[in-house]
Amino acid sequence: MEHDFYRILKGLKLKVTPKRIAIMEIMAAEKTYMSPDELRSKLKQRFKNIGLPTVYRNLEELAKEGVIIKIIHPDRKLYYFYCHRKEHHHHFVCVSCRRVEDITFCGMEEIKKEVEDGLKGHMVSHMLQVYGFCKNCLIKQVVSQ
Amino acid sequence: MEHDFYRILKGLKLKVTPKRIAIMEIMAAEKTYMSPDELRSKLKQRFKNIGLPTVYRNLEELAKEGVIIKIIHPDRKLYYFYCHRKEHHHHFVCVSCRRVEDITFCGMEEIKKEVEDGLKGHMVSHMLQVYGFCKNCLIKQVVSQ
DNA sequence: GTTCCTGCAAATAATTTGCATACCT
DNA sequence: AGGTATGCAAATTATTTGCAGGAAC
Repeated sequence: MEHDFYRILKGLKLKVTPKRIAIMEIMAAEKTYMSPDELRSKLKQRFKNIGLPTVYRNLEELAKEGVIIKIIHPDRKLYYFYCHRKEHHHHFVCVSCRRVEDITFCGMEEIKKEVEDGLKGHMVSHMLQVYGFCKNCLIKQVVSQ
Repeated sequence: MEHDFYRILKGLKLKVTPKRIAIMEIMAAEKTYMSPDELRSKLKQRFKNIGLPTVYRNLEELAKEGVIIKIIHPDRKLYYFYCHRKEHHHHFVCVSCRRVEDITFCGMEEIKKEVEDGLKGHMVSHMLQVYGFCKNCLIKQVVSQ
């Protein structure tokens, strides 16, 4: 497992430091997206002095390389999520616990057609995020009533 | 036209001030989304002293009432856009000139099915934005080559 | 040895807030 | 009159940057 992260970093020509490995470990184990500050809290359990800039810089680096993704959140703060699935897909985000799950369907062919045939433009990319309550939070809601 | 804005503000129980009318006029005439600061620049042509907080407060108020929409942009700054179409739809945003055009197709029924049947969750909302080059910017690209 | 990484302190910049005054109704 | 809107100055806060020392290669 750790060996994987080692190889990923090598492949990206990034130096293999204990903090980078830890960041990838924590991110990969997490099912919810995280803010840099939350990640730092978790890292502090292993490294007493870890600076917030280090966390920001590493997350950004990993996101640039496509190892993790940057979440666009309505509160306009930075959040990141380690994405195991490599094929094109989208995310369902639980508005209660922030758990992220994959959505495989993507109706973008139709939309691309609308843009290129209808608007005579050229579609380059798209961003889709779906919000709601995950299975667990639905159960909790029912139980607490 | 100005009468429309007057009635909209009345309907929202907001006071009708010259600046509010001007903000709505400028927003409605604009085909591209705008930052509070850009809007202020335009407003300065009519009002020599107009504070940025006023612009922020008014845009937020109008967005809360659904008169304009807040754009979620990857740069995490605030942008707003006056939306003429009231039915559910999405936006195609030109990455070159920021012109916004409507997209009517929305494959969300399928995604809702995937969330509710597959993930056993409950879908509440979704956010879709499509990026690319609009017709005009495509032409400019060809011409300038 | 050289280059990249990290921590600290300080800078940045968009957005928000407090408050006194001015304006709508 | 009474409440809301506005301008100004100041506060807030997430994020970024500079730089000196430390770690990886």
